[in-house]
Amino acid sequence: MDKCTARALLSERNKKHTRQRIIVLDAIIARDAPFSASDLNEELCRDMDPATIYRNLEMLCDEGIIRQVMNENERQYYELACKHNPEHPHFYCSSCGRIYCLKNTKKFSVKGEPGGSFIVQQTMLQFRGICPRCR
Amino acid sequence: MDKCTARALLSERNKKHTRQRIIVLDAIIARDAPFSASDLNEELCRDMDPATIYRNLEMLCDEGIIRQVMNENERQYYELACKHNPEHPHFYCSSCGRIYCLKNTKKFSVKGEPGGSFIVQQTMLQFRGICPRCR
DNA sequence: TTCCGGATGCAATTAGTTTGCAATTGTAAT
DNA sequence: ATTACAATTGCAAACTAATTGCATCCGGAA
Repeated sequence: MDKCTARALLSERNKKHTRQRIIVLDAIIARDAPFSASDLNEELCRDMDPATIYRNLEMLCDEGIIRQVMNENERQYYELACKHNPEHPHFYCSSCGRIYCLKNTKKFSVKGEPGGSFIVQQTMLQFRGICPRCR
Repeated sequence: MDKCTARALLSERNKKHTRQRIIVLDAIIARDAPFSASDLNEELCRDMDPATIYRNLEMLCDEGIIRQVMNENERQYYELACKHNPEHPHFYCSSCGRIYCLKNTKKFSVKGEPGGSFIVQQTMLQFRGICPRCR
């Protein structure tokens, strides 16, 4: 149950350990909910240039250290994609904008069920991959 | 199996039948795959101002005439949300960018299965609605 | 035909992101 | 340590898709 560290994640991919990268990754590891580029930008703009944040975010995605989880509010949201955080469904509240990770779906109820916690208005199932024409 | 018409969809919501709206809705009804705002803009920019297209797209979404189906490529994709087009999963090809509607999932196979047509690399299940704190 | 509120076009603006480039920095080889 | 080089960064400029304000226009009810 060892936690992933910024340095370990970078070493595994042979990526340079720059001051900025460690800060970005530490900030991501510390979060417990999906975040957008501008969330991160807001948090870290005193420590580095926006361009550095965006460039590192792209690199982390390309390397599979983070993954894109959903897009709401015209923002792309990301989360850490390490072995301790397998893929799972998400819930976006269209009232407050909070995003919830549904890691244990047994405890979530759906619309209409008595005692249901989340009111589900829209369900989206989608896939990414390679289509027959491109294979 | 009567097809939805632009005029009928607008009348049901007591929305004015302007020349621009009819053009926008006809273009949407004619499409057989999800489209983005810029797809529509590209197609219709000779007929009306971009602002009009974006404003109508927002209205159509608010009225439930179209729905947001996925976001890829930094673009929000929409589709007609009438009674002849119930919600269904989608497939995004990360190679060519095509979006497929999976209306009959029986005929789609998954990764690793012999004869499978689509290679699924990522599966995303997400919900929109109201969370417990906002109820 | 008149009238009114909603819809449109135009032009300007915004905000979030991206790019080019010179300076800096991490890392491996010397 | 020192050197060397490619990767990374900061800065400033540019980009671009989308949005806004406002004056004008138009659909539809009376």
